[in-house]
Amino acid sequence: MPTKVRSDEKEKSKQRILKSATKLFAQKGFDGVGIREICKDADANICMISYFWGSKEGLYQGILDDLIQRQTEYVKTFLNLEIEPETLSKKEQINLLYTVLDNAVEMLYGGFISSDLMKFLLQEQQHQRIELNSPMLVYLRKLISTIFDKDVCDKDIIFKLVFIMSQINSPLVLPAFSLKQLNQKEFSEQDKEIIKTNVKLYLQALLKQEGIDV
Amino acid sequence: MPTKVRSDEKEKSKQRILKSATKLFAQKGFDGVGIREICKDADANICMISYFWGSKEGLYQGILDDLIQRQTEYVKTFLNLEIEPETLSKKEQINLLYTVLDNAVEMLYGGFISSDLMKFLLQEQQHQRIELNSPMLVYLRKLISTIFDKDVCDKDIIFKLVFIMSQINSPLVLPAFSLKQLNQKEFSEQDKEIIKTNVKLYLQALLKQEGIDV
DNA sequence: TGACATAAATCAAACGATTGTTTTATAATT
DNA sequence: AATTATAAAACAATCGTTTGATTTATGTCA
Repeated sequence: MPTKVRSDEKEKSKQRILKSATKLFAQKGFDGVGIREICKDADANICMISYFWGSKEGLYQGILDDLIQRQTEYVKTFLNLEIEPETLSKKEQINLLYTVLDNAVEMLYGGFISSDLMKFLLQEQQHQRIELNSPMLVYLRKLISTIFDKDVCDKDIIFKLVFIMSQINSPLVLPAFSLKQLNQKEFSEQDKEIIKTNVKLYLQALLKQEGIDV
Repeated sequence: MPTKVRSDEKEKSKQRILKSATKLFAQKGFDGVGIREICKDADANICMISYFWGSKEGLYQGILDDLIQRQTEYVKTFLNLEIEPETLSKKEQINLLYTVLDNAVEMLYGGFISSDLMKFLLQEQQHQRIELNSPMLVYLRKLISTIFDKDVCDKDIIFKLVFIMSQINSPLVLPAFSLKQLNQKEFSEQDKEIIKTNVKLYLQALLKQEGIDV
């Protein structure tokens, strides 16, 4: 049976490794960091990765699992994705869309999911090692297709989803254009508001173009 | 003195390696591909990389040099970045902005620069191994700051630049949301038009918000 | 309570495989 | 014959992983 004090220490060092790994993976990519560097940063022995997760690939999965859990938790707390968009009025649908997107910004920039974690995830998605089909994204797609009265697989809907999500992700994905240029280490409350306002501006333009009242 | 026939063969195999390397770097990242894999794909011996570029890092620079050259060439042919935005009327400034952005789309999706190359570049920029300060981007920033009558280092200008560029890049950077979902291998003429139209829609919304006439 | 046994957590060292690079030898063109 | 392009093999360094030994906290029995 595991002891109490040592078990706490174990958990702490496990979290330290997760944190260091996420940071370094985000900075240099999965293949760009060795486990020695990770463990040095986390002040742990290299064997701990095998001990905890079996392998470096396992650590990778561990990080992903952590993200999925956090996101699920966030959605459960702040959103209700059970609502069928079709049962709402157009105005309600649009307000719901604003709410979901506001929450997406909050999730990414509000500290609920670390920037490192999100950067890592978007990177990995680009390498097609993983597929990003989070419940929130799936719901967004359905919601947008309902509002614009088109099929979810319609080219227009997919592009709209890409354009909208890119506006939310881009300050995170293109740090050379944003954080670095802004001479900041992280995003502020003010930055969050800029992103939220911008998404709304873009959405309103979209709606107006399609002749949908707001 | 170098012979003629063999020299041609040499150049061909050099180009084959560049092409394979670009493709694989874009797919798996710089550290995710070994030179053996690259040379196998390019049907060349591994020593050729040292022979041509000195090292794997040198090959990387070779690819970057290739990009810079292509972009410079494109800009020279299709754009005139010598025009001082301040000397133009507001309407001319805005039309110029549309032209530059249309050309950016054309450059990225029109085959002038391969998608692989651009994906690789955006990736590397994220890893902060390189800085993306192309003449076109620098000019865009100046143009936007002139139109919105703000300093180029203003937070608003930087965010606007990020939001605009992300709309152009995003279908390339988030393939899981676009190409794959569209069941396409590459982007069509129609896709280009969608992207161009979308950028214009967004810009018009931006201008209207700031009370600038169009 | 104090000595011992047990199991878990951590360490340093070494493993074979793979990395980028270099060397040496061969083939081909002028 | 001379030079250049290609091939195969070997190089040291680093990779992720495993091993065996050591430290540490807890439970048990005298």
